[in-house]
Amino acid sequence: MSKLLTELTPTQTLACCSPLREEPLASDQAERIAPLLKALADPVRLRLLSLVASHPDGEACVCDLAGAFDLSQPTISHHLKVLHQIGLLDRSKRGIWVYYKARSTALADVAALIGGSAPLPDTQRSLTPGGRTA
Amino acid sequence: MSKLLTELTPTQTLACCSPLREEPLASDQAERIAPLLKALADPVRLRLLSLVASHPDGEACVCDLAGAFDLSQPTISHHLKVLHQIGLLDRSKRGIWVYYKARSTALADVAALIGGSAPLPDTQRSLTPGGRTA
DNA sequence: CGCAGATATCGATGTCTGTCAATATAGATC
DNA sequence: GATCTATATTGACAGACATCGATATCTGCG
Repeated sequence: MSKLLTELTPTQTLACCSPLREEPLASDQAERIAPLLKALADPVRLRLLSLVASHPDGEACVCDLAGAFDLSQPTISHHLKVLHQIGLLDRSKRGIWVYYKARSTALADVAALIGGSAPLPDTQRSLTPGGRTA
Repeated sequence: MSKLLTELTPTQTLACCSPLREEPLASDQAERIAPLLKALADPVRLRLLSLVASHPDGEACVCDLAGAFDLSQPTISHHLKVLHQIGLLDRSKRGIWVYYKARSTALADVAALIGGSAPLPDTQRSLTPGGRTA
């Protein structure tokens, strides 16, 4: 997990980009955003995300998710990891169970980038990577 | 709107789906939408789409696009084909040149699916994982 | 401690995808 | 028709990815 702090994560990059149709996307921005869309671009992960996000509190236990698929448990675990690592799902362990929670900010930012409706006001946008300036 | 799912293209499927966090995405819907996101989930295609969409009239000639990349002409042609076939770009040939035009409805539908139209719920707006209150 | 259940990691495998060089097609011009 | 330019298609190949079975890790319980 040794990542340079000076680099923006995919979700952080999103927050600072203009919508696709407003101005040409810079090369490095595209490189950072594409993995986020790639994480979304799988039918299983789309359903997982939707299942989690449409749960009460936007949160669901893995044990509730796995049953909805005809896939092995490691495969579900793998997909959840992908969504978590890219910043689309938060993970919290309580007792035996693991709960994933949809990060609606990230989803809203993706939508804003693609559709350009810009639902987030500027004050809500955090550009500071990891170490912040108080 | 009440066509059979088996007859819908990816972009048509989009138009009839609830946002991800409203209700669980059906399996067949996910299977149809994923390819669309997959088409978007490439840095080169993101930039191509952005370049086209941000052009005047949302339209651009291939000859204007290719120069922006350090890639071979067949590769650019391939990516444009992917975007066209999935329904994100319209194609028209005029004389020697080929123009691609962004289909903004398709992009808007993708955005609606991902972000939904509802406002962001409550507290979950901070991008920084660490600090916060308490 | 030892067991059982929930979830994650590992290693292997078959499939998909981005890229290129070579070539083909189409339109314009001579 | 010959030729030049713009774009598309083909075939090949390396790397990425989804999936699985086996196994490891973690946690609560008796």
